[in-house]
Amino acid sequence: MEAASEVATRVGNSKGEQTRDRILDVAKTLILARGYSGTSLDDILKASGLTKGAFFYHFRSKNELARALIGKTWAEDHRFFDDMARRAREMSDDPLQAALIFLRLFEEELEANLHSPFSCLFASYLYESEQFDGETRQFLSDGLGQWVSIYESMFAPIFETRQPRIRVTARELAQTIASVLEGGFILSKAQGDSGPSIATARQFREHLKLVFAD
Amino acid sequence: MEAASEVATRVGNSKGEQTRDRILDVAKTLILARGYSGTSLDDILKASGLTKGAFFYHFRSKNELARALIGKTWAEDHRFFDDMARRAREMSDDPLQAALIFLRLFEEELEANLHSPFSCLFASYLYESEQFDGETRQFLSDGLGQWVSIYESMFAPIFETRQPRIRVTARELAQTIASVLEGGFILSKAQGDSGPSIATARQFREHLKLVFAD
DNA sequence: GTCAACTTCTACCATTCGGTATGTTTTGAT
DNA sequence: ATCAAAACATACCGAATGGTAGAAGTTGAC
Repeated sequence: MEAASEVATRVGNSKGEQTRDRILDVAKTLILARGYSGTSLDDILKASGLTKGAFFYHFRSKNELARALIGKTWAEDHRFFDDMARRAREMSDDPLQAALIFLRLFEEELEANLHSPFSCLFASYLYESEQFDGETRQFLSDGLGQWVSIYESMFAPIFETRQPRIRVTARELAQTIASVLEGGFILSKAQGDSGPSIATARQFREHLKLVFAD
Repeated sequence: MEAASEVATRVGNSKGEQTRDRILDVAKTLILARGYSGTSLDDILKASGLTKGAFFYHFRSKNELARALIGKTWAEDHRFFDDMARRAREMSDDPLQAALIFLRLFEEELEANLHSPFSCLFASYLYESEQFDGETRQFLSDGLGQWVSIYESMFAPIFETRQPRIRVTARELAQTIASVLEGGFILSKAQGDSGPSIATARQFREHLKLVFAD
């Protein structure tokens, strides 16, 4: 509410779009703490100070909210990733160094957001995937798959100039960093502390160094 | 039902205990696919061919079912782990080799259970933790924490005879393997394939080798 | 066979759920 | 100022939810 007015969002910043975003934001917070099925519409509306009329004006059903939310989250995370990857590439032309810098930037973000929920909406959805329609379920598979592919395209160039000390592919490295981050969130959630997320991310960075050490 | 009669369970194999276990088993399967809130009592009873009367005779509430289920799961997983760790230690006196063998045994289990759900009930609960009472929530924190400690005690002896090539503690290694497994489950769930779980587990084993390579 | 404890079923309840119908307010272009 | 579209509120609905009460069936010891 306070910062939203300053930001010149691309398309449509009308009153309606604002409350739609508000619903999505509130829903995300609640869902990450209570799960999708565990979050009722009344919960969302009570937390956002709205009513049923407002909700069903912006969303056809609760399931459509779920779809919109995972889509928005994916887009946001993607922008976040692209920005960091770009910054990393600007700092070094060497693919290995760029990847290491990227990982370091990621750690810094984890360290900065000490109070964040440390959650992944994809993981949240996947652990109750039968709640969603086919379209959303497909998006879950594709979305995480694309994440792995994105990491893969970050690691692949390294193999052109160096050879790993162990038998490993760029895709396997990509799967591992994705797993490490997902798992780190879970450990941090359990412990109520960002420590595990940071420690495991750093651990993977060291792993990457070891794999491609001279 | 078929195998249960052969197994001489420790305490109480009366009719009541059997249906209680049945409820727990059915509930676990459903919860891992639909989430806790997304699984109604009627779902569980329909799938197990029982009725409300039977359920509330064995459990005081749905929340108590959740508590009993996570407790039972923890005990089962713990036995599973202990058995594999013991087998690994029998194969080698060297702590590093024993750990590597353990990890390999784990991979073999993943490869064998190609059709299993690849899920962790702890992770499932944690992504809707607000649904549970304080006692269960505490168990979630402690349970995962203990897992990390168990892995830590497996890695700690390695440090007595070798020194790592990177700056890392036994606890950090423990957190990393826990994260890798948790994250691997999520990737496998998304992809509907055990591949990621296996690949990332193998990756950690290679990591351990690299860290303590001569 | 009897009886008491154990185990399960049936019928019901209050509340909450997602969703609808319709009314009221707000907005912005003219 | 006017008016239509956009945005939101109110009141309600049928179904599903977790849970309760008490009857009915089962079991095994005596």
